[in-house]
Amino acid sequence: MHGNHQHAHCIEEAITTANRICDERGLRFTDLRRRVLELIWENHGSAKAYDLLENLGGDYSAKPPTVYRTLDFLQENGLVHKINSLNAYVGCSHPLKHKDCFFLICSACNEVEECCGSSVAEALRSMASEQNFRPDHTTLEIEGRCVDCLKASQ
Amino acid sequence: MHGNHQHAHCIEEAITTANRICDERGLRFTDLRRRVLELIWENHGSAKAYDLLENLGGDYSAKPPTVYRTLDFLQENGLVHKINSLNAYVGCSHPLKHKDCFFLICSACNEVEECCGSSVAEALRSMASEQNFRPDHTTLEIEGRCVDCLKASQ
DNA sequence: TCTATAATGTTATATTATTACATAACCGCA
DNA sequence: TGCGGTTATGTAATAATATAACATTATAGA
Ligand SMILES: [Zn+2]
Ligand SMILES: [Zn+2]
Ligand SMILES: [Zn+2]
Ligand SMILES: [Zn+2]
Repeated sequence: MHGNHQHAHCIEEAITTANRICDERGLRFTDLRRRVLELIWENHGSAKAYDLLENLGGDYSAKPPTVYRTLDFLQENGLVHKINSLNAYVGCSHPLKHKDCFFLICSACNEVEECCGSSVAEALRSMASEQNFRPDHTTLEIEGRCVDCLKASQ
Repeated sequence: MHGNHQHAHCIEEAITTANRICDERGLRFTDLRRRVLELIWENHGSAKAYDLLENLGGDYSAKPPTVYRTLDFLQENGLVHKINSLNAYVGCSHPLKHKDCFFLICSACNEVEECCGSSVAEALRSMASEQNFRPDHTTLEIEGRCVDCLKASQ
């Protein structure tokens, strides 16, 4: 992300995928929803609801419920995740193969990386089963420094 | 917790430990701080800041900064944790041996159990090192049903 | 076209948290 | 004991985040 990547691709792919998902599920990927998703994807950081609100200029004289409803829709359909420790929202990096995700949040560059599955999920599963706890939803957000920022600070 | 436990013990122990910790560290465990910690420990659920505020009746004509400052102090000293997914606060169940904790939150009875260490922490550590990410702080909050509520619903 | 439903607009308000500055309590020391 | 710096608390205002309730508009089918 830090590096030289063509971020327009990321946005475009996110929008295309969202469009396809909505089509498949008989949902409407409206202008507003597309626009909000684009704004969230403007970079690989997280977006705050009221910043989205501000940036929905032009045709959209948006007010809070507009944005929060749109965020709800996007979250319900796995296109966006809320980062509770930041009160902010990120685009889902792989809305199709979705399972046991967690987030690495760099406090230096503010990028958020969504990670999946693997041994962490397994450890969580077995911990829960030992405790006889039935998990419905897991919030796992790890704040620290990403590899690029660590390198840069050396 | 659900069961027949003498909850007064929990409160008392939490206060005693907090007192000791503050003593050892040259910190002042004031009336206000003690009172807020007691309120947080009134049960094994989580407490909202504005509920604490309301319940600080009597001598305390508390206003938001009073409570938030007190919560900050308690958090900084490991006596209380914030549950980000609930915007609420829980008493730390083991402020002395603190390391890699996470929370099991029952959506039926609202109790929050603080768990520690073990294989989950190990999995997180090795994941982070694979990703070359240096974690500073981890938010791990698992919402679901506790064993007692599962039994009760059968 | 008509109608039911889904989406968005609008106003108001609830909830959560912080800033900035004033006052009071406490502690070490003359 | 009284002084002076530091820490803690009080107070007023406001910022930041989120929802409730109801009105209007757009859409998809019959
Ligand atoms: Zn995702
Ligand atoms: Zn970074
Ligand atoms: Zn703890
Ligand atoms: Zn329970």
